[in-house]
Amino acid sequence: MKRLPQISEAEFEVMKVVWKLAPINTNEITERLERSTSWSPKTIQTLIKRLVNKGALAYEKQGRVFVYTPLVGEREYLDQQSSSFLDRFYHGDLTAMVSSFLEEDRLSEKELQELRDLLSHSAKKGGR
Amino acid sequence: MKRLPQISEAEFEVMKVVWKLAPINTNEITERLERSTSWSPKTIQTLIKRLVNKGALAYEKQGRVFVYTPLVGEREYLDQQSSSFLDRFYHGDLTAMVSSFLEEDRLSEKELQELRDLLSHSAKKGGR
DNA sequence: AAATAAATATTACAGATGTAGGATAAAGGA
DNA sequence: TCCTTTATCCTACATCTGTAATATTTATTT
Repeated sequence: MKRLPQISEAEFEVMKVVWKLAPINTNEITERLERSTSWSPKTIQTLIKRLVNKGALAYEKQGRVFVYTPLVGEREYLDQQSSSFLDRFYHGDLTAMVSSFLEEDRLSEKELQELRDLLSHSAKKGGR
Repeated sequence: MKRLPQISEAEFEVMKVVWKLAPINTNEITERLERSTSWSPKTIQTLIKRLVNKGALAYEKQGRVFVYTPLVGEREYLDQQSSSFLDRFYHGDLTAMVSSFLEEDRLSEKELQELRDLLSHSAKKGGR
């Protein structure tokens, strides 16, 4: 399994846009992020550049414009972050995390039920 | 709810020692961390100092020595980190995280069973 | 009280991150 | 072809982190 690049929090916002809309160019990314953040286009440009340097994004020139695609999969990244979070705070044990949430009454009855359903339906493989 | 100070990864290692052993002095913290890390005592001292500056630790002089206690609760910190992780990656939804783990077959049959038990036993309050 | 030993405090420095501004290159229009 | 526009590249700078080294203070032992 390849080593994923280190993606900062601000950079992650850029990645989310690219994951959703790739192939996408600088202006489109900028436009999107200006809606959801208060960053200047310059800042966004810097973040994109850093992601390219880090190997998280690839680009292709189209005339004067650069069009980006992700080199790091969203799923892959999410999984890696989840593992690292669980390792750091719950000895890598998801059950411990859920248990902790239960103890603290941080789950509504509705969520509890959702979880139960989820787990019972996953009897064992069998997809569809 | 008060704002918790920002605690870095290395600082977190120090916090874990203090949470477990407080009240505890510099030498004891250092001794502990030298077992589990490869940091020099100077480095550990710096981390402790920063935690004091950030308001994560309090100290009391005992002769020439400082004895530390946490100002941030372990539980409190863990909860805050969990929330912030879930918000960032799963729209704040623990169920979504569990669901994601299921889809990716990241849970053993044993873990699945543990989770089911956990959830069924938590019928509603009742602790004892 | 002076010297010594042991703690704490101050300083250092590189890399990552947030947050841009200014410089440059290249595409398109006059 | 030359100028203008606009996209990309380089530079900047403060703060946070990792990782210490050096300096200063203070307790303890002669």
